[in-house]
Amino acid sequence: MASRIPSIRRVAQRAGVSTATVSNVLTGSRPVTPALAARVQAAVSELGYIADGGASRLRSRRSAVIGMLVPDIGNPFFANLAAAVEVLARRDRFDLLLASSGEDPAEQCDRMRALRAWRPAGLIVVPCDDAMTAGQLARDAGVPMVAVDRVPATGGAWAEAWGIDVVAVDNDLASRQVARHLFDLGHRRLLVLASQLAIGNVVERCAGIQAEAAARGPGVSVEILEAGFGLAASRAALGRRLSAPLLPTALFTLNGLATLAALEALTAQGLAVPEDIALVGFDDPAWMAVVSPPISAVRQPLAQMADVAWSRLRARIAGEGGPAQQIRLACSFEIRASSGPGRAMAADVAA
Amino acid sequence: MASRIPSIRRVAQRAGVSTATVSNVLTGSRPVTPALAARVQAAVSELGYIADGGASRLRSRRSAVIGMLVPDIGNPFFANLAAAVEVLARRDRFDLLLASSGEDPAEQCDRMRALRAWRPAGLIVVPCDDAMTAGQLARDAGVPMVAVDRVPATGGAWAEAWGIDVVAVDNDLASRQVARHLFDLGHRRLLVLASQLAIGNVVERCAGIQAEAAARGPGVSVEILEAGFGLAASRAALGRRLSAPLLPTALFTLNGLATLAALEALTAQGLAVPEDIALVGFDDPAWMAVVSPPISAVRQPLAQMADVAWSRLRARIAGEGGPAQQIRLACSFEIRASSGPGRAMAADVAA
DNA sequence: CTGAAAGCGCTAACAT
DNA sequence: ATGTTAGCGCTTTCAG
Repeated sequence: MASRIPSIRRVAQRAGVSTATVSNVLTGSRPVTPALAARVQAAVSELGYIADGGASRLRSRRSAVIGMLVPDIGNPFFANLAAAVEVLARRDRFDLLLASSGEDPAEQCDRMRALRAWRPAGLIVVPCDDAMTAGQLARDAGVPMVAVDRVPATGGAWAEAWGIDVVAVDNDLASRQVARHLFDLGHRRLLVLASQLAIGNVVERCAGIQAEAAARGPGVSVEILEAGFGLAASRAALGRRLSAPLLPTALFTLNGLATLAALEALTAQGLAVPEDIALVGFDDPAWMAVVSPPISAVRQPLAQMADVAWSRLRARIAGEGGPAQQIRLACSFEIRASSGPGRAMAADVAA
Repeated sequence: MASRIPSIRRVAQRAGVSTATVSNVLTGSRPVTPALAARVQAAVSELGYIADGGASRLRSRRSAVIGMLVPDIGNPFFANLAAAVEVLARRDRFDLLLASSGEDPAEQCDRMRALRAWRPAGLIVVPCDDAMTAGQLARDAGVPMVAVDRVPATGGAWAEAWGIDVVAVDNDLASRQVARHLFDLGHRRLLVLASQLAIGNVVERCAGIQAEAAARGPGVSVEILEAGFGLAASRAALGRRLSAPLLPTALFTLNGLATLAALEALTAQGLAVPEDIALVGFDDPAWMAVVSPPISAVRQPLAQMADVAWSRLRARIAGEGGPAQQIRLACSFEIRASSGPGRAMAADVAA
């Protein structure tokens, strides 16, 4: 069967002009007499013609698509980041091709290949781990890339070595602020629920907490629980820890899913927030502010992250890049009712 | 500058074979001598060659991309639906091109055009309204399409008129079940918080509630509040209603965002759940089960929806479609602590 | 089993 | 200002 999708040739025939004229009317790359342009427009809308973006890119050598790779599109943080980037990209006439790696380095490579097969003008990537640096990234030379949120533990190496811009929050500072808040409230035993220490920003968050603890001297203790990804895994790990003796008086969950898992585990153990244990989360989805008790949380500047990432990428696409930068944005700390002095702590002070 | 991205020609030169042979090795469309195949593979990995998907599609007339359009990728329901579809599509070697319309019909048309410019093998669309039917959809002939979740109020017309498969939940039944539950608990004044009555499934949900109310006779009342999209709008509308006399004893929010808004508004008014007012939500994001009180909710069979939608689309792409179907899936109703008899209700019975 | 050559839909040179 | 032609990277005839 002949394809039902009209080509530029059919439009040209119907309008009685050449394909070049049709192209010129549609892209505006060269002036066309109003009368002809009108005939072309008429033919276009009669046929419902939409130019083939792939063919267009092939010939013009200009790509109008941005590839974006995130660890998990089901995670509200990444979903909202993608949504924000999409709006910005569309504004500049770029489509967004979105893929998720499922927090799996192997999948990440696979998706990266799939993304690159589309010859995007640029890439925005939230790496799922640091392993990405080695084989995969080096090959991406030729396509501008911005890494967001997850920063490799190797620090600014990416920016320097491969000319990749990095946009992230100041994890160290934000976490330190949370630790300070909790210690100031009188908490002495802080439990940190982390996903995986292989992730750069998790390391940074832990470092910030440890630094504050160190500044407080031997009176305070920090315990880090590495629970992996997934709700069930986090809940189980935390449940085990909360069944053991010497309960912490405060809990700091290092991502949105961990906070959810913590709420489940705490309820299961019959522990009240903040009376038995104070809770602070990194990431601040909307529901945290409306539940009881409202949960104290570190809010990442999502819109700003998207904005900066897109600005950098667009500049690089335009060839104006300059040297690669590592940009750090500040988080805000929303203090709510879930972090309070608590009763367990008072007893602790007496002991 | 010569493009840094290697073409099939460079691979062929390096391996000392023709481009046709490289293609045959990579796609497996025709057998190649092992020795040559090995040389090709070596050249491919040395150059980091990834075939240009656009050029490939252009020549082969086979597309390996699926377009998906949702109202709002920031909404966890759609994000998870997209994530589920992506996994299924990848399994069958299709990439997913995702776009969101921002609940705006004009944007929806725009995104639809952008999607079609990619010449996708098929489309999965969650329409943001019924207006889509008229101009936009009719033109999509030639590309298989499955509509998900939002069903036009015109009923099965889509399936019949344009050969578009429709996958949705049984909104009427699920809502009726919720209404029955609340009336059985003794509630007599039910307030329903809806986004927009222009949306088919909202109409269906309301109809289910009304049907159950009608079956109960004049003793029960149902009041429908149309608040539009967005957290702020819903919260404001509900806040106004809750400031007026004759408070409802039960509230049924028709989507996840509305539930969030309800929690905010109820807290602001100092109303306790479920003592002052019972709450049930349509949609069941993870957090609803772990907050206090846990919120009763209608859970949509997300994985199954993705599964059925993909199966239908894949069948159509393969040309095995058969007549278009309208498939309805059953929801489950998770009864939790937020829906109880309450104290306001007891007073009401006495009156 | 492999290579040469044509052509997918489009746009950029080159003509007019 | 418009038409003609060539060719983007790839796959698919068609020869051999």
